[in-house]
Amino acid sequence: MSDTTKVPLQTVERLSRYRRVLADLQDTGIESVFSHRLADLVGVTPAQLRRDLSIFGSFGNVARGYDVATLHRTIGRLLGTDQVQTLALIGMGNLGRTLLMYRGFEERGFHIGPVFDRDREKVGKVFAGRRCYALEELETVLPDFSCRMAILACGPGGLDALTARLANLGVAALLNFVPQRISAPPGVFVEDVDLSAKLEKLSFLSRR
Amino acid sequence: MSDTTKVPLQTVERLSRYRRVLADLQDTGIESVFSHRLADLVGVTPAQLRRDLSIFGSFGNVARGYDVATLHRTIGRLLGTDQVQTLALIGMGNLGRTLLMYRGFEERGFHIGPVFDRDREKVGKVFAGRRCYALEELETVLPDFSCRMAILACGPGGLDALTARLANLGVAALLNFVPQRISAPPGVFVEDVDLSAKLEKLSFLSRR
DNA sequence: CCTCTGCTGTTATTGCATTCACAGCAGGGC
DNA sequence: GCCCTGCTGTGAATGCAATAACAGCAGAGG
Repeated sequence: MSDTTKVPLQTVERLSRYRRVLADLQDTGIESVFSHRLADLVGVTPAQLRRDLSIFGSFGNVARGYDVATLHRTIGRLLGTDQVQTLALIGMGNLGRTLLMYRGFEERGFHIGPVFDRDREKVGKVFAGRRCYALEELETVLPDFSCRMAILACGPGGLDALTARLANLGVAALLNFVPQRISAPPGVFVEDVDLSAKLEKLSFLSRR
Repeated sequence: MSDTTKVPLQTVERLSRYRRVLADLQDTGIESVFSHRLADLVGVTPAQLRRDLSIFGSFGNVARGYDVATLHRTIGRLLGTDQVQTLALIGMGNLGRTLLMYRGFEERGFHIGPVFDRDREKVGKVFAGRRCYALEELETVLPDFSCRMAILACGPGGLDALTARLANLGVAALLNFVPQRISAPPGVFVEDVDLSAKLEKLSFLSRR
């Protein structure tokens, strides 16, 4: 069953893909699906799909396969996206503003609450209906939103101090766009997004 | 040595990180570095760093460690970023325009050449100095730029047909922002960027 | 009621990536 | 010249994830 930290990391990543496909199936009115079909739509092997799910329990039925609605809801609960989560966004540059306008987050249960910037010029301005706070206000503003996660879309200056302050305020997960290694405080999870690195990987692979 | 497909995928991803740290070291005037120090800066174990490099050859010196400039240049050659590569960008929405303005790509040797959009309203407009072409012009415009890679920042409609056309024009690698499985033509490499999935992963991990 | 089908959940096996451990050696100290 | 230090490169061992294989069973068909 869903015992503690015994879940493979890559299984977690695949859960998102399962959930997305299940949502599509649900929209098209399909009520149940076999592992073969679902795995095919997601792009994994049936064995892997069944193995991934079996880590958390037995959801399938020999005769009908998996109930689409139930499995969709179950994975949502596992991921913690069954209720809306509020994120803090640090950095209102091009990237930050684009993320703020991205509708995909809301669709998946992620709501961007308070936004911050270091630049005095941006503080006080309104972006997509949100007033931009100064970084100094972090301690006074953030508790009102009870954010468990934050997006880092700011410059590289003083990153370690910033992450330490966020950790102190109860932020346990960071989506990091800054191309720099973060020394995360214990208990804080970091996911890096490095587009240049992805391009370099593609460059390497496509060159042989 | 740099034999064919015997390179672990995750080693390729780490090469980018090595290169970035080496660039920083070079900027600060450091000429040589030991595996311990370099690994520490990158955030991996010394053994892993040495193992990764040993796949491609012997670059270190027992007494001085690794020559920063040489190793930086060497990794650049391995990744294929020692010369500028031109990318095509499909989709001029919020995301596409942000990517176009992102300076990090140019710094790493990636130049965005032609940009396209399906929307008639965007065609002909100029974004960051580039005139936006219609998707129908792909076959006539793309050959002038000889792009080996493309960025997909468009909507999900007709993706498979689009990738097939790109493959026909010699595009061998795709950076895909569309949250949908791509059935890549043989020989075409795809890297997916799925921010919602990353958030869901963080949600799962931080909820434990 | 019995057999036959084919799907799930799970165990066994394989493969891959990381870590460990050390041979071998270049240079420094004396 | 000779020993000593501590680093690199790499074979061996370990750990983790993907694949293969199968036990068990719910339902269909007769």
